[in-house]
Amino acid sequence: MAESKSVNLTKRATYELRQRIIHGGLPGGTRLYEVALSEDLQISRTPVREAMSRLAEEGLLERAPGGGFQVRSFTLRDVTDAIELRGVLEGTAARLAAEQGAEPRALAEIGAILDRLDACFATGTVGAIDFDGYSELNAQFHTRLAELCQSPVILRELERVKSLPFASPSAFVLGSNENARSFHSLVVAQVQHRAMVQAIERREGARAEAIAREHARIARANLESTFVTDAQTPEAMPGIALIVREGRPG
Amino acid sequence: MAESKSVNLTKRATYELRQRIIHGGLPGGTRLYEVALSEDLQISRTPVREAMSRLAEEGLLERAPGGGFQVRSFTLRDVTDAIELRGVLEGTAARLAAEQGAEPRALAEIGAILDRLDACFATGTVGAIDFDGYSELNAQFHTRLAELCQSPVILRELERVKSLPFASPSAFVLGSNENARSFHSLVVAQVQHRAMVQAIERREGARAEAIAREHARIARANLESTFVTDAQTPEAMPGIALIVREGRPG
DNA sequence: GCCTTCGGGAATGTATACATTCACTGTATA
DNA sequence: TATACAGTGAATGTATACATTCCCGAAGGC
Repeated sequence: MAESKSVNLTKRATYELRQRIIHGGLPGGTRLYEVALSEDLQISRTPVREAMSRLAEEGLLERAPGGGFQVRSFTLRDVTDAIELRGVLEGTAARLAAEQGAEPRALAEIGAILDRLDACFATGTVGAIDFDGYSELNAQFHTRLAELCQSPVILRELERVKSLPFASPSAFVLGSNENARSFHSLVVAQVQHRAMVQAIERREGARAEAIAREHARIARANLESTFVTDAQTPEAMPGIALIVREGRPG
Repeated sequence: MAESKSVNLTKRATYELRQRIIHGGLPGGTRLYEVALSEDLQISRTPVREAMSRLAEEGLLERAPGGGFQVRSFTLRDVTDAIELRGVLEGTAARLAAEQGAEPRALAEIGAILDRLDACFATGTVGAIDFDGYSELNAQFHTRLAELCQSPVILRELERVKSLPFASPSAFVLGSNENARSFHSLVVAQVQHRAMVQAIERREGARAEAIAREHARIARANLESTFVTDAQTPEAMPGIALIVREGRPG
C-alpha cells in the first residue's frame, strides 16, 4: 500500500509495522526481534530499531523487560479506560476554554464545521448518511475544540491518547454500520457537539466538561456493543484487532 | 554522581543527559547534535541516539522538525497546565476507585502511610519538619492512591505526567523552604489526603475527584510563588531550570 | 546588481561488523 | 538423581564506516 515511497527507511518501517499491528498481523504481546524483522522488511536493523522506538512513543509498542520491544496488548477494560480518559482530557480542555474564554473567530470556524456535520445526515434517511464525511468532519471538530484551551501540554497528551486507533473520536463512526442505532448515536453526538460549544461561549466550564465526558461515553458504549456483536468480523472497527480477550497476557 | 556504573552505555547516556537537562546545563530549545554529544560523553552515536529517543518518550526532549532532537522548553503556563493535568488524572483515578470500590487491604496500607506522614510534622514546630521523609512518603501515598483504580492505562498516563520533575506530587515539598507558609501547605495537604481516602471509602466519587484537583493546586500555587520569589536561586525547586521566561522559543 | 547554480561541509540516515549478555542445555560429578 | 558448571547460540548493545540530504556561501552568468 504505497510502500515504495522515496521517503527514508525509518518512516517506511514505522508505517509498515503500524499497519501490521493495527490490522492484527502482530497480535498483542508479540515480541519483536530486530533481526527477524529486518530480514522480513528487507531493511537493516538500525531503521527498524528506530521505528520501534517511535511506535513505543506512540503507545503501540512497549519496551520489554530485558530489552527489545513487544506489541502492547489491550484488554476491553484498557480500551474503555482509554476512551474515558479521552473524555476526561477533552472535558478539561473544554472547561479551560470556557474559563479563560475562547476567541470568537475560532468559535465561528467551529460553528461552520458543525453546520457541515449537520449536512452529512440532514435527510433523515439512514441509508443516505455520509459516514466518511461525518468521520472526517468529526475529527476536525474535536481537534479544533481542544485547541480552544490554548494549552500545548493538554493538546499533546490528548493527541497521545487519540493516537490509539480505537480511542480516536471518529472510531465509533466507522464502526457503526448502517442501522437505526448508529443513526441515533450520530444525532445525539451532534446535539452534544452544539451544547459543548454553547457552554464554552457562555463560560459554563462545569457543563462543558460534563458534556465532553458523556460525549466520549457514546464511543465507549458503541465499542462495547460492537465488540460483543461483531466479534467475528475483524474490520468492524479500526484497531479492534488490538484488543485481546483474556485477562492480561505477557 | 555514580557515573561509572557497569550498566550499559545507553543508560549512562540517558542518565547523564537527563541530569544536564534538569539542572539547566542544556536549556530549553537547545538542539542536540549526535556527534558533538558523542564526543562530549565519550560514547558512540548509537547509544546516544537511543538515549535521546528514551528521553523523548519521557517528555524531556522533542523530535526536531528536520530530524534530530531538541530540549523541550516549558513556559510557566505549560508548567501550571501540567500540574493541573496531574490533578485531573489523579482525580479521575480517585473517582474511578470510589465508583468501583477499593480493596480494604490497600486502603489500610494507605492509612498507614498517612499516619507516618503525620509523624513528619507532628511537633508543630516549623524547624522540626522532616521534609525529606515527608517528600518520600508523599510520593508513596500518591502512587498507592492512584493504584486503587486498577487501571494500567490511567496509571501509565499519570506516570508520564509525573515524570516531569516540576509536576511530580513531591516537587512542592522540596521547593518549600522552612517557613510558616510551607508548614501551612503541608497541614492542608495532609487534611486533603485523609479526605480523599475517606471519599473513596464512602464511594463519593465526585468529592474524591474534586479534592484531588484542589490538592494539586497547592503545588501550583507553591510553584508560582517560588518562581516569582526565588527566581534567582536555580535549585529552589527540582526542575525549575526547565522553565523559560519568554513566550515560546524555537 | 541580482539571481541562479554549483560545491563543500555538516548533519542525520543506513548498514554492518563486532561485543556482550543471558538463557538454555547437556554433561559430569557428588 | 540432583546440582553445578561450562559451552553454545541467539538476542540486544555498541562502534563505526559510508550514504544521503540539506543548507549556506561563493562565484559566475544574465
